[in-house]
Amino acid sequence: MPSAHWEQQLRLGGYRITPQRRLVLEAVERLGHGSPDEILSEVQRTSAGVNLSTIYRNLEMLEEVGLVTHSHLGHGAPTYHSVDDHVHIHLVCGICDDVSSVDAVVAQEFLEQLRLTTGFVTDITHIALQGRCASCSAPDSAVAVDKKHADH
Amino acid sequence: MPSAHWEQQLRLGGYRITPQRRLVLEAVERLGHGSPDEILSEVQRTSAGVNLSTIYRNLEMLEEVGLVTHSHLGHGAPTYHSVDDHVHIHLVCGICDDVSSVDAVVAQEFLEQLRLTTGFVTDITHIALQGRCASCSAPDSAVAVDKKHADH
DNA sequence: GTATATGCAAAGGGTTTGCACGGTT
DNA sequence: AACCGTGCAAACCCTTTGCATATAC
Repeated sequence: MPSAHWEQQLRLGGYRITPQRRLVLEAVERLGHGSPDEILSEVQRTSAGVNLSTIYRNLEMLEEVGLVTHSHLGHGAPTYHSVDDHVHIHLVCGICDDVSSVDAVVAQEFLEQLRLTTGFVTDITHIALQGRCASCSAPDSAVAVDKKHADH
Repeated sequence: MPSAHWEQQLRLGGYRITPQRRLVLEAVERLGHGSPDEILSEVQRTSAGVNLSTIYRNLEMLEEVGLVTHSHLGHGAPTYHSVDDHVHIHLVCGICDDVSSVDAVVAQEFLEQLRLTTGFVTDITHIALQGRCASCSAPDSAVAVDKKHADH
């Protein structure tokens, strides 16, 4: 069930309340993280007729009214999450493709410093760092290779 | 002219020396930052016959042997740069689309802290932060709107 | 009733791949 | 001479768009 006042937020933005919009919002909240495609699948579990383009249009709209955000986790599709989640930054492992989250406060001091020196105001909800997760940076982790395709 | 030992680095990786590879490397170094497409244009200024797929294949290869890196600056195409550039992180303005760079040392302490608490080893060369640049976060900057398309 | 949302299908970027030819070793 | 790299064209994934129909208001 979407956060309490979602309908109001849509109306304030001049948008209508539709079943699809409710479904997209629910899917995002249920998934935690999800690409447009994954969100479609989630939505279709209960409503098979919904179209991918509707997902895209509504994610864009929901982001505009402030109910979801997205960040780019690397090559592929972006990831959407609902705004009432704890604000977090993404850690994307380049070896095993794992994505983990850490509370954004760990970056706060750094970003404040950055703002003072450069004037750049970072959108903390968009941060994704590439690197190697704990298991994959361990001296010789067999896990690393297994989790992904062994080639490459 | 590519960094001194590039030919060696290719050979060590089991790759051959070709004119195209030299051209791609030169283009990346000349451009500083560039998407595959921009790199193609740069290459074609001197060699019109080179194909986009060759650019992709060679960027991937050059990255594998450690001569270039790339980072994702948002929605579109990734950006490549040569590794002997100063290591820097990208600041991408979501309003005016400007991309600026700051020396990566500003993030070092933060990333070290992150490593200690989570075990995640960040690839510092891949960092791109989304946000608002100095001019666009100024109270009411007219610049911001002008630099981009006014719609949206 | 009117304007907005939706579904569908086609088009659009960016990237990858299969294949025959040409170049490097 | 053998194999790798290239150009070309087709295929692919993700996203956007045009249009007629359906729906919220």
